[in-house]
Amino acid sequence: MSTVFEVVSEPTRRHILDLLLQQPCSVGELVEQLDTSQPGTSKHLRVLRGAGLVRVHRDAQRRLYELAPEPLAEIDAWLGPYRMLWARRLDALERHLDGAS
Amino acid sequence: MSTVFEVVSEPTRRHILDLLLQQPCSVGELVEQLDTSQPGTSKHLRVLRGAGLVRVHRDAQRRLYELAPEPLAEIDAWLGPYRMLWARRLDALERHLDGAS
DNA sequence: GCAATATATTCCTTGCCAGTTATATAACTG
DNA sequence: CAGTTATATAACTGGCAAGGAATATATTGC
Repeated sequence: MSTVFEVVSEPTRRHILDLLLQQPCSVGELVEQLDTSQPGTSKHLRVLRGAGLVRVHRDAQRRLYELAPEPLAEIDAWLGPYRMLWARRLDALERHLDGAS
Repeated sequence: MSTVFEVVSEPTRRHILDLLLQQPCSVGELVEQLDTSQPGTSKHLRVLRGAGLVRVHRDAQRRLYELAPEPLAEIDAWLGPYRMLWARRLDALERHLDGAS
């Protein structure tokens, strides 16, 4: 679970990130939308924090989690070479134009 | 292990895909470069095939595996909204130009 | 059909991860 | 300070996935 790939392979964790995409949230707000228990949510948040994907700060008793998307760049970088390939396949036209570029 | 996210979260499987990025390979050729056993490699290939990430065809006793990158588009699509965010953070200049775009 | 090569599959074991329950910690309210 | 709310942590459990060893399947060439 040390790599960002493993961290985001978990559906609930992706869901958490998707929610934080809208706005920072407290743990309670996340639990409401996630149908996971509060401890379960806290543990996922811990993993996300360990990967640098979220950042926390206190707000009274609550803790507000906000998105820190930078580590996702590693996935994006890995995808790079493949992205060209599937684009080439999906766009049949490009094959015809291949010599003209 | 049903989602493409889970499938590519495994480092050896990503390595296999990276190798197939260069050219189609037989199982034996992959085993040489992977420091994994032959059965282990075959099992990873099975998972990759299940996810539609590789395609096989026979060549005598060998089986040639080739890349089928299309399912990776799902990951790319999920990354979409985040990509904008980290680009915005990494490029401080854009903040200044934000009003001018 | 037989030996050899290449690959897949099965069985077994081990370790890890997610979920649950219960409890601890911390901060605010009165 | 006592009670309440919010979150984290610990201990336990179940399941699943990866790895290894042995074996099965399939194809080739003789």
